Amino acid sequence: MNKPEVLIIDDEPQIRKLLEINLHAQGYLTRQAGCGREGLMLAANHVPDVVMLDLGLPDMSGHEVLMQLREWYQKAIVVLSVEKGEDDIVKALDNGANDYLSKPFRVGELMARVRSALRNNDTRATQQSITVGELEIDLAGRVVKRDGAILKLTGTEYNLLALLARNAGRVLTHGFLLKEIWGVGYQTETQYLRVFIAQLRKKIEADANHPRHLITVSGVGYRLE
Amino acid sequence: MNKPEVLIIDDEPQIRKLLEINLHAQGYLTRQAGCGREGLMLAANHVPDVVMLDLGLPDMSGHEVLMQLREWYQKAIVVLSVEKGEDDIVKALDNGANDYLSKPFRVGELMARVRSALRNNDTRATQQSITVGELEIDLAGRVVKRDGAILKLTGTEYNLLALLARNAGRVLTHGFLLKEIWGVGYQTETQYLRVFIAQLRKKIEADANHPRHLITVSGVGYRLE
DNA sequence: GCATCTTTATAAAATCTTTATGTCTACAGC
DNA sequence: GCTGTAGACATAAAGATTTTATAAAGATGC
Repeated sequence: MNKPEVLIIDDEPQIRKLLEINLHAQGYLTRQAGCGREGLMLAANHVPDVVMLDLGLPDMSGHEVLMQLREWYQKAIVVLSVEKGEDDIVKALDNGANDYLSKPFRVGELMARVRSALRNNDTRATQQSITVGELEIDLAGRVVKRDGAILKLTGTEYNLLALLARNAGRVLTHGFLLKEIWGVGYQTETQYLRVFIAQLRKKIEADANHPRHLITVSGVGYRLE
Repeated sequence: MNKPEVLIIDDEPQIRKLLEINLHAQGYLTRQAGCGREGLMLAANHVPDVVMLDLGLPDMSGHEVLMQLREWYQKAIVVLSVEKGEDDIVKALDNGANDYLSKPFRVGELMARVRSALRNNDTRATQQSITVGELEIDLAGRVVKRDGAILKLTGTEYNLLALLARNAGRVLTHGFLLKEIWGVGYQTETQYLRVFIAQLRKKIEADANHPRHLITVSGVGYRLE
């Protein structure tokens, strides 16, 4: 395996330096960002193996950075932050952080947690964009193009399409789709799905009456080809 | 999707009870063990989705339990322990724990860490598939291909084929097939089977009149070769 | 007010169940 | 050998039921 690449997003230069030294000692490569916007840009351009994210950034909320990153980034995110109470931890973890470590932290523990996060990383490569036939879904930019032209999708339509696209070729059950898009407790609202699938087909299929990409698997769910 | 199953290995009954109550509130199922040996046995028999492991066990070292578990267990292990210093944390994480939380812990944070651990389990999607002749059955994706082309199967057809494929080479009796697909109480409805076997043959066999894969064992059941 | 989401209504399609009929094999009796 | 019969199996197709597609009305939120 090549050297793992770590992106550090933290506004304190001395913390970045401390992390850099220790990560280099472990044989990792690092990139650094001092604010959220820069961090998101670097992540999109270089797709690191782990992101170490401080929640207290100058330009935008760390939770916001976390959520935007998780739209498309599937590898590990370790949040590293001055603790602002249990709610802050719970929020970060529920927004998709793989781990949360309070500042000040012990370097040895942090490095062990990074090793653990790397070990658990998904083997399948993180994709920034997915191409399905004439469709191109830019997960980082949250934009869908069909034959190069940008499609106008609502939030829910995009979420549904992106979820299906990330699992292209496999059937996703009604219950799973409903849970992921609308949340637990909506798993029986199959009609929601039907409505949005029909709307999506009108936008992405050449002939909505004979869908070639968004396939119904009756009694089970839907599949994107 | 079914309820996630959590195995709690801890020698303190009040901790087990506390965890049990909170995990049940989240909709999880729990099993409990008071010592390492019992925990390893339960894990092997039931393969939980997450293991919560205390390192201070009466019969054997928690690190020993962790290592033995990791020899075959691939899902999440959350270590929960009275902290004995940084080395203890590093050792647990490097031995394969996905997370380490010091006692006393905050319940909300712990639950968030369990949710995070479960979430990571899902993405590590096991790409399990079975190949039978020119047929390829993708169990995770619920898709069947014949010579690369996706077959259109109804829910029941797929269930029946997948069941036969998981037991390829073995004869499955009428009663067993009926019980597994339609449920107890349908074990005498042999005609259902005949209808669906005929439909499957039309789809998966080159010559449905001379089946080479889906074999009738007269008076007993069917077998997939 | 506009875009979006939720809910309702209804038609269409797909699937499952049941019935009917035909085929094959084994075997007994002539 | 030939024929008849019974039991298990295969297949098509009709009927019943469930599931899906779609439009459109109502509700919600910015």
